[in-house]
Amino acid sequence: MSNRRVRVRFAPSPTGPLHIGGVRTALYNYLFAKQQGGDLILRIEDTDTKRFVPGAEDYILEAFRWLGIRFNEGVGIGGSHAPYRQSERKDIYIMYVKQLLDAGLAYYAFDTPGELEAMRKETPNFQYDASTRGQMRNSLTLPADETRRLTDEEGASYVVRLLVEPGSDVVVNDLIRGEVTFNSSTLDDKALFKSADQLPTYHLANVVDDHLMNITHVIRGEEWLPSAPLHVLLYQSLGWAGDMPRFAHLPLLLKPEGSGKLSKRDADRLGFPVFPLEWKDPATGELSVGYRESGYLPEAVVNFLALLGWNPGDGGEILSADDMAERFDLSHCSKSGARFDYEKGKWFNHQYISRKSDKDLAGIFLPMLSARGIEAEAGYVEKVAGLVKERLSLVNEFWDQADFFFRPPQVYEEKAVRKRWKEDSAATLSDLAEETLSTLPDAFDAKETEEAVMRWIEARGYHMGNLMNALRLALVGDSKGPHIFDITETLGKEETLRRIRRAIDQLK
RNA sequence: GGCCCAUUCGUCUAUCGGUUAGGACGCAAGAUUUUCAUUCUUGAAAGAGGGGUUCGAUUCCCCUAUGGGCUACCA
Repeated sequence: MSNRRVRVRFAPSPTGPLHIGGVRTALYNYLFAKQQGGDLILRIEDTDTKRFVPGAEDYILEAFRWLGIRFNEGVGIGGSHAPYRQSERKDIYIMYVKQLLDAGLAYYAFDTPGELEAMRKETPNFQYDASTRGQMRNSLTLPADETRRLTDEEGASYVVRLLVEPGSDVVVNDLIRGEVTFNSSTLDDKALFKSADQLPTYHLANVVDDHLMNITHVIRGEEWLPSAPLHVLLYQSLGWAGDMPRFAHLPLLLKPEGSGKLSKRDADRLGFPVFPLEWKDPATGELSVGYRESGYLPEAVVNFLALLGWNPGDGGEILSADDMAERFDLSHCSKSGARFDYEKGKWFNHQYISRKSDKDLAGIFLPMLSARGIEAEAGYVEKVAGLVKERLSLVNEFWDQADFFFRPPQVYEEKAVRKRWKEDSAATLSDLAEETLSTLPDAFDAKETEEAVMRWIEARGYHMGNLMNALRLALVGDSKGPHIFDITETLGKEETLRRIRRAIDQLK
């Protein structure tokens, strides 16, 4: 098993939008595969017909496309181990259920849900296991012909359970946690095959598929650790113990405050997304916000998420997927749950926006502008992007920070006016426009303009701060924005003069 | 209740027996700036508690406490 090509999988259930915790699990699988030069497989675990949500699978595919997490095989891609949707693999599971039954390692159980519920109510700590299976209705307690009658009858209703032998230690060797030992007496005879929809449960399907798909490492959330010994037992029962995959159980993502794991409700309450993409619930019509729509860059989301539970150990924080894959190490993943810190996520995004090229940013801003009915030149937007990018945490803040580059001030902010518009502002600005700005060359170069204006202010003896602040107010409408002469250059001579005259006119 | 996992600044974390316990986010102060941000500098801030093992424990072991997960014919 040591020389097998590394193959890992991410296996979501199409029960709704992909949760950010799931994204992180997928990401760790991706980084690990990338580092090992192995394969990443996308398998859809749709064995719960009751919880199936239409559209969820497409959502998952699109989310990974946006995030840049690429799969080598699976749903939406294809591959030599198809089908990758568990609902399309029924016959395979049935074959292995039969194998277990024939070997006496599993048995039929005919107890109805009602009977089981009653047992759980009556018996404290009831568990379907060696201590109780003798009192239940199953192929172990019923005569053979009765069992045959029940399984062969029309519309037969039964589950198949794994026969767990009590009294032995089951060791799960975990790449993150080391050896975790469970006593088989504490395990129950888990249902492997459901009567309700004639499909296997997660436990059986997962083991069968991982084996058949040659999975070498199972990297999944910590919520699976308690059922890991059951999976080990299944590998043994199916005769696959020799090439059982290695396990790695990742710590969970916790609420930013309070207790419990991160949920959609926290997101709503605290005002941040827990889904990569916006999602509209097809049943209720309820809309959930996504990172993409909130103004995040996928690289930032990936970077931030990766560092929640893992770090390269050298203090490096801003890391590309390649950087991370190069240094990724499961044994250096933390063992405890990580609280989700949205503020830090925003900081990551800010870093990524600042480092992105003006051209790439313009590509993002252009559609945002046209959504507002503004058709700007790409070169112009690029220039603006360069001036404002360090001021953004989210790309959605662009309009807020740069609207004045695309239209004259709609209002002159009252607070700014009170503070920045002095008695003589109209007069001095008028002088500035007529005596200096209008005499400058049309190129209106920022540096030249600045020098000319400085000389002129000195010669005239005006108060620089007052004049500059008033000028900013005239151009921007508020006390904000980049360096003032970068603004004048970008707006151009004509527009700059127009705005000055307009402000004088409106503010007196 | 049972089983399992975990526990270093408010948060994410480094440390793999010997450190003034380091970094980052956030926070505070200062600097820069003609605005607001950015940026830069500085600062406050941590080994859950108790036992061991050891010359020496944040680090190894045990107990307790606390937090988390699982306990379905859901994944």
